[in-house]
Amino acid sequence: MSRLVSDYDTAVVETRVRHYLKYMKDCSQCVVRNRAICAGLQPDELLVLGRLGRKQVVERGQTVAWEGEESLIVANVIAGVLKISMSMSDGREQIVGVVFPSDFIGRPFGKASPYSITALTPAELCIFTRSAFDQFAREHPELEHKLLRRTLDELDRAREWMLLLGKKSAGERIATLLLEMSTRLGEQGCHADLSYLNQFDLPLDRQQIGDLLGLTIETVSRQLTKLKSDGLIDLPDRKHVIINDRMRLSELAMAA
Amino acid sequence: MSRLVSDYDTAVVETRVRHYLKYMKDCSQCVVRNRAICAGLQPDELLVLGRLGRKQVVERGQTVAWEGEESLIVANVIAGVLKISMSMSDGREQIVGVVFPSDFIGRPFGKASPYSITALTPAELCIFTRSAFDQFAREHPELEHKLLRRTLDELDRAREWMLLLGKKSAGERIATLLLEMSTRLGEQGCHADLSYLNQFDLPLDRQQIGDLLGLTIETVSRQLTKLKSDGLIDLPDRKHVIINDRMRLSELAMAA
DNA sequence: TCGATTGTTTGATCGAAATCAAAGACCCCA
DNA sequence: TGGGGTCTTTGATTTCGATCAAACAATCGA
Repeated sequence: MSRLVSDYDTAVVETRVRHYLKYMKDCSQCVVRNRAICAGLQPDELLVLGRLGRKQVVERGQTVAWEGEESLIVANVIAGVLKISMSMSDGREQIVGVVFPSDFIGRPFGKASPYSITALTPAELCIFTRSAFDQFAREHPELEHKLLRRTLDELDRAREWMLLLGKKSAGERIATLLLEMSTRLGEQGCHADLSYLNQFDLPLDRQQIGDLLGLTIETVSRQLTKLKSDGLIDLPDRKHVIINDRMRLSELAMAA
Repeated sequence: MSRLVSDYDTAVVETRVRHYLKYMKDCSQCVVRNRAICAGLQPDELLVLGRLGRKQVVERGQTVAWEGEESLIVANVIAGVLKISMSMSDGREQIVGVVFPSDFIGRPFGKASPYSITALTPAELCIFTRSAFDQFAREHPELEHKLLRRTLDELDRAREWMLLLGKKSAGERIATLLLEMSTRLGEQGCHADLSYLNQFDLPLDRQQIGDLLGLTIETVSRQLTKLKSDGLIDLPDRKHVIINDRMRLSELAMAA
């Protein structure tokens, strides 16, 4: 459907409306419009991409991709936080990534998904079938370039986390996590609003923090309690974190 | 220099020859020609890329990129094995990747290199300045597509390793490493030659194995000795590994 | 508002891998 | 061919985080 079609052609308008309902709402209204990989596409390209995707709300705990299954969909995260996880046959699970609004999820280009993707909070996605997205991406180098940059960043983050998992102590891991969450969540708000930086809600429960840091739930709890009693942070309730001494927390995290 | 320039223009030919000596040898002769990201480029594109790069031999232990420094070069690995590593201010080091011939190294697109790259064996690289490569890549979507696929694969591998570092026991880690090395090194030889699969030389010493697996040198040694005395492998000398029972080794590695 | 369920904290004990220590094997080359 | 250096193995001991266990706090539906 092209923008050149006259707006007063009733049949066409009705078809378009049905499309908008069934498929995507107007991409130009999208809250992650300027940060997601679709940023920078031409209006006509955006319209084509918009018709390939559809918005979907997923509830907390819902899984949108299964480890080992064929990778059928990819998506942009519009709202909410999701985890990327891998597990072993005996049930041990490792969280290998946490994704936020404007991030891209899924495994494009043909392979089975090597991981599961599950919503940690209620979330809203802009979903594409993998085959349709793959094709659109190959035809739009600018989009592939954005995806490449994102993937390179994600790889850097994964490697930073390998350093944490391979070499850091429990205390260092917790400190690193709190700082990482603070900045990742802080990138979400507008630039003027820095309140998230020192105060935020963890989208993960203690078990999930353990699965992300390679620790048990008890060790996570003990280390958080220690940071609290040392005055570096406050924990008004289960999820809420207040960073009192970012300086000392950074020293604890100790990455070079 | 264009292919349209006549070959009998002596001055031009001489210039070109000097280029070939100073810069790259003929890409069409390259041993990783069909596996590296330059595969699939048109002959004229390859000529341009070839003029941007130059071959360089690096000796064992030589570092070609420094963590935290501006990322000045990228390269294709022609021969040899290199490690990608990150470290903390107190000297703790984690190896976050191992690269083999035909792999791409370096951090394209503007950021500082978040890691160091060091040769584990004598190696041969096909080096580009980052700025020249970045520009060439942006002008050649097919190259960026290849790089994207590689980066996605590398991300999958990094996440697989996060599972190892976060959840696996020392024995499982060693078993996983041996199988991984066997397959990665096996991909190097021609497809008919599967001898590498069950018999190969580790390009890492015990300390480096420890830095890759998040273990100490002593634990690595003890676990290797155990696998040997259990008959799953043989260790004729420090570097050489023979896998006797791939089946049981896979069961030990335990990934789902 | 209660009671059940789920998630978290705290305490006691255990164990796998780290650390400390020293002997042994291999390698280079003088 | 032997001696000094490096790397690896083996042994003794310690430690950090895991495991086991139980109390406690928060959440939610009836």
